[in-house]
Amino acid sequence: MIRHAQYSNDALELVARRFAVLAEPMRLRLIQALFDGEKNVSELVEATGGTQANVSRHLQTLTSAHVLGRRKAGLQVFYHIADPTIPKLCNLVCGSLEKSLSRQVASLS
Amino acid sequence: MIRHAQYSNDALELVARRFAVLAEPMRLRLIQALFDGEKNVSELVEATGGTQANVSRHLQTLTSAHVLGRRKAGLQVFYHIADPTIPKLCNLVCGSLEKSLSRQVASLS
DNA sequence: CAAGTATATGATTGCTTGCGCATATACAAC
DNA sequence: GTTGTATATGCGCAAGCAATCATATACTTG
Repeated sequence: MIRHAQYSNDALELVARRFAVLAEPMRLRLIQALFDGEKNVSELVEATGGTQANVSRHLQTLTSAHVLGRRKAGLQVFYHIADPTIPKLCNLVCGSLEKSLSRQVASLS
Repeated sequence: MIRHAQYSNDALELVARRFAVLAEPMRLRLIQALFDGEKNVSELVEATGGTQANVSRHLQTLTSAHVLGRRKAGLQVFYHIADPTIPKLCNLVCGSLEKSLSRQVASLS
């Protein structure tokens, strides 16, 4: 598209909140741990090295933002990545950062 | 790729900071105002409706994150989008939000 | 029912950050 | 030099949020 869409303040607020959800290392660790399939909370606690309470809180944040989905099975709750754009977003940012960093390294010589 | 890359804590910290830069409505307004080409600070103040001081601060944040670039011309400073992945990121998020919202609307009936 | 396990949540604390005001810097014109 | 304009920045305040501790809820087993 040539002409870019203009978003309202409310829309930009939503976009900002979306980015804010992804702006915490612990939440990115959780997302990363779920790249290869669903895990329950205990597995995520072990994979990320966080406390159970903290992991649970971040999972709630991610779930209410529709980034993750929940599945209860008895005592356990399994989480999975519900939004397919999440991996794409992470890859875009990682690629951009790698480029930026390699430029900085190259500029040292 | 089948196997996903595992990022270190430091790398995830960088990714998180990247997302955090995009997690403010005013900064998104500035980025949006620059979609169709560079503008100086005064033009950005008018386009976003913010104060000069606040706009200047956010421009500094965006510039030091290498999201925007600066060009001085006499008294004025012109800013432009320096990272080509930024529009892609915004489009991805906006598309995802539109889908999510339309599902919520549909679930009301 | 009681006991045990998995997960969620209330309350508190400390840190970060966006905003507004005033002022400082940088540059141009005269 | 002085004055005026464009942009940046130091400071203080208030709001938001992540981390921790303790406790609560939900479910299973016996």
